[in-house]
Amino acid sequence: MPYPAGHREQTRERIIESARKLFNQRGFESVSVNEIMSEAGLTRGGFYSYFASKSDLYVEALGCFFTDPNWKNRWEGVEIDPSAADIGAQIVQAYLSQQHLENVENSCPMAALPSDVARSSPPVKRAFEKVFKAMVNLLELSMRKHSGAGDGGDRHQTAQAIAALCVGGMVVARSMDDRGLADQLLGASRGIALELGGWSDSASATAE
Amino acid sequence: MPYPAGHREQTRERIIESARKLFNQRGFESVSVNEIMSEAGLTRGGFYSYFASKSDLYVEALGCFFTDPNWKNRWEGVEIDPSAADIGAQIVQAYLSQQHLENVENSCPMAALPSDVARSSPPVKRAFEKVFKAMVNLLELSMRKHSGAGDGGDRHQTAQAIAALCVGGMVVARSMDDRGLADQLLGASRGIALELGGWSDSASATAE
DNA sequence: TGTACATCAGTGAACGCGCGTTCACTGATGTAC
DNA sequence: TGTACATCAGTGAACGCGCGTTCACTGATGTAC
Repeated sequence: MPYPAGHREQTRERIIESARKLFNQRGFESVSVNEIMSEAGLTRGGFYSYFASKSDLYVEALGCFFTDPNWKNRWEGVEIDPSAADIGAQIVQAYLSQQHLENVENSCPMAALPSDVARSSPPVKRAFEKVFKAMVNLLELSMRKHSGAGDGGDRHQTAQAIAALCVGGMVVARSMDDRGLADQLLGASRGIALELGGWSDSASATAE
Repeated sequence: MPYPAGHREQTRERIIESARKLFNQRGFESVSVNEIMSEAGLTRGGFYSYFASKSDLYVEALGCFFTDPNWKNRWEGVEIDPSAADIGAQIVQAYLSQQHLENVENSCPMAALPSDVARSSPPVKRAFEKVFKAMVNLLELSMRKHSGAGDGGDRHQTAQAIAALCVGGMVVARSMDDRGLADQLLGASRGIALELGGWSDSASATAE
């Protein structure tokens, strides 16, 4: 073994990490294999010993807070405790925060890449779906512990709508030129999302 | 005047129309000037006598139902009457319909291109913003006529959240591989959006 | 401990290709007489 | 009405460029003795 054990795995992770950041910022098409490898401290040629194609890498770069345990510390200035009872409220506030609006590099891919994913292959869509399901799941779990939420089998549907509102609010806010309007939209979406989840009381205390 | 009056304007419109469809389906980067011109029945070279650059065309291709009067008939199978009292409910149902999910070509650009727009220049973002504002405005007007909606100055914010939920629900649904899950999400978003606008009663009657 | 070696992670030149854009041109048109 | 002409909408070859991908290679590494 000419190289230390785990060396290859580490390099592979470095390439994925580099791709994730670049894709989040500029999308799939605009980022070249050359850039991804440079950002990872490598040269273009080595890429194809790690991935069969640029598209194959895309699937791997779609990890997020909701599916990847290493993500906990990546939303800077945002503390999320997965075991807390009001995890739902915390997610909504972090997702629709100004930090998340600005921090595109470490953004949730659902907010940074949805239209790219909608045009991609089934494996890419499946990766996206997995992240969305995980988000809905966390929200729903948190709703069970609150009384304000829907009281029947529609709780799951409400959790889906809250997640869609989070993604939609951030995606639209990022597509605006007027920052004031973007912030206003984030606030409005946050308020309604917290209301829908039954987290409105705790919300006013922790609101930024 | 070697050509009939209005000839040039018509050709220009044809190019924009062709670009709109292609951008909606494959995004800004993946569509070439050559394709846009071919779709419009022209050849590549003529493009630059109509637009200064490919980017300049992008701004013009972002029209939608909410800003362009010619859009009324473009959501096939969907009848929207802008003067009806429940226009808000109609918009929500049309926006989050299966027709809109499938009809990417004639989609609202907010649902088809948001991540592309988020990476674009200020003029493009301003065009997006204009469409969003127009949607929010229509929703808010309709809310005024209903009692279920918020009763204070938060009506505007609720309208913003409803619009964000519409865009988010559609964007996420289109990024999924499982069509059943996508439809479920559309239904959930539609239900919550109608509830938020105070249109729930009329909704059950017109639901698909 | 020191040297020779096999391994294989990473290099970088090269490939064909399609892109956005330019520009000298062609040829269909309405107008003048 | 019929012909010559000026206009300009549209053509298509050509430009430099960067892309995804391939491949013969280099050279740093841990191992064997």
